[in-house]
Amino acid sequence: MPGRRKSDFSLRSVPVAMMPGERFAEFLRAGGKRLTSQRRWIVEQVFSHHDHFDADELMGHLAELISQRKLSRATVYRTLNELVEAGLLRKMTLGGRSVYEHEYGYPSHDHLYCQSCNRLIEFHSVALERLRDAVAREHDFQVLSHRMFITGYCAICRRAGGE
Amino acid sequence: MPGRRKSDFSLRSVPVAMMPGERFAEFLRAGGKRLTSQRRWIVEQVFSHHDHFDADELMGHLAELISQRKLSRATVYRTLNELVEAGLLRKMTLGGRSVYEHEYGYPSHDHLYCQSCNRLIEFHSVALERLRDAVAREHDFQVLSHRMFITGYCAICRRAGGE
DNA sequence: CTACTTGCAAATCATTTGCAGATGA
DNA sequence: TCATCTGCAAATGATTTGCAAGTAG
Repeated sequence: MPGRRKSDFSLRSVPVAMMPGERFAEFLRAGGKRLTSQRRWIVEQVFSHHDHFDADELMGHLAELISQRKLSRATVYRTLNELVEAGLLRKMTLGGRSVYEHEYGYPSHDHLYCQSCNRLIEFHSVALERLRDAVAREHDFQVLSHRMFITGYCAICRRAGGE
Repeated sequence: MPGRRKSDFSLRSVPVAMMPGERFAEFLRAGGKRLTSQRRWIVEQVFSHHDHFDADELMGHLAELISQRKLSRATVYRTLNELVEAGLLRKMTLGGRSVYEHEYGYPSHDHLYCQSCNRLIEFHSVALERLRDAVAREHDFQVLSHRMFITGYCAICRRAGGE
């Protein structure tokens, strides 16, 4: 049963019917938008590995194309927004800048943020989701999504001493 | 917010040794900073009632002083930062802008955010804190703080139909 | 063809900062 | 006194947008 809706939080891994690139192409087609090489380069880079990144880091990986003037800063920002609209990326704000991560094809999760090394560590907790729903029920609140963010020091930095 | 369980109710107010104003004066003194009338006006306005606000809303309340040029935009921003440093206010980011709320003299809590009316509803859950600590322990992570943010539709907007 | 896209540069927007005059301790 | 403030205006920095030229369908 492919093609799950994005409000499904219950699975450790999410089966997907299409690769991110196809899925994006579909999104564009549906909106009368075009599949350009710029958009293709960006999607390819973004989904080449799973981690958190901001616009600048992404542009760092695309530096070649940018310096050749085949891709511009503006287009990167525009495409990032489209990827979020398309449900392929999730955007969060961390220290003033926007940070993105894969949303499509990955299970939902929350984060531990190490204040020392700035690492984001993912975790998933069914109990947290249950708790969220219980709180929402108590307030007659209809949940669309949630975000749990725990700040502190990660195992590595703790061992590295101090702080 | 009446009508809650005892366990929650007992945490609704936190006894403090000083009023926010005194506490801020203390903070300033300790840092060799001065208690000016501008800082006094801002603290007084900020703690005159408990709610969430951003820099612009605050300046709306201080419009009189600002138009008389006894207080400037820059000073409001500078003082807001000092209040956060002093531990009197907590800052969060919501839709690109900074939103503040009382931290001193107020129990810790998390938020339900209504996407329709933009209201922030506070809640406190001991179970959430326990869960947070359990997750952290599992990752050998030292917790400093956390933030849980649930997005959706509040009771009022749900009743009012649709979006 | 031609409507959607792009690169470029200029524009935003909230927030910050440099400076010279003002002021609290 | 005099180091710390303040208002002002200009500077930031990330992100967005207007526009004329480029290009997918």
